[in-house]
Amino acid sequence: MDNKGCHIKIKAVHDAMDVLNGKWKISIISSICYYSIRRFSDILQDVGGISNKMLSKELKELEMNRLITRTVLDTQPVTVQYQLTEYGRTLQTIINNLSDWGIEHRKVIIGDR
Amino acid sequence: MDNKGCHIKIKAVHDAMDVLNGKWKISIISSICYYSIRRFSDILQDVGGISNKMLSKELKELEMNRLITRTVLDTQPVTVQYQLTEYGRTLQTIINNLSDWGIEHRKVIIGDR
DNA sequence: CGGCATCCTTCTGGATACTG
DNA sequence: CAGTATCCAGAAGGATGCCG
Repeated sequence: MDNKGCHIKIKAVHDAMDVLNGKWKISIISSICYYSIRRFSDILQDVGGISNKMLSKELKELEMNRLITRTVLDTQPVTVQYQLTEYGRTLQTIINNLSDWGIEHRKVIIGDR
Repeated sequence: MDNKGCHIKIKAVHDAMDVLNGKWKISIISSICYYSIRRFSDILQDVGGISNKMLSKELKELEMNRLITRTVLDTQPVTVQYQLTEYGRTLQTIINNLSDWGIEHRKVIIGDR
């Protein structure tokens, strides 16, 4: 690949990571992605270790970037559902790749010991 | 997908992100990935905004995770080259996907304005 | 050139309590 | 249930200088 092509691609990766930054964002997306529709407290469970404050903040950012939608159901008490937008679903390939890689990576780590 | 399958995949994504955490790690990998072989100061340029302290630290972590190798050439002054290991190259698919997504994402952002 | 050491500021994010 | 508010410790990370 020529020099210019490299830089364009590196920049593109950087652009992608701008949206997906943060310790938890990709895990959150994968939770919503795999369940298709997911509630706040469920995501809190799925993504082990995250605090409600952080989850709230990161969900808000994902919503602002139009990767997910937030739906409030008029129940008592309130229920809130999160789903990927059509745009958010364009991330599915990446999520699947990461998941596959994570599974292999775990084998490597265990094999190391 | 059943409940258990979801959790395994979400966990796997989390495992992958454990290695790829940090604001810069994926950009650094993509720089080395696209150039095949790359020097410290070059990566510093490729990844806009990173400080040498951070780059040094993150490279060390990537090396510890056996994703890259560090080679010191006996020149004056010293030259150091970084390359992906065979294992690191298993990330190429993900990098390419992120790059493609980043290019599309940029179009979306620009289209928004 | 490729770092490491130091200082210092900003940001991250946990714990806890509270609200509609 | 799904957050918000506050407090606060610790980590992240920039700037600068030094070194082989």
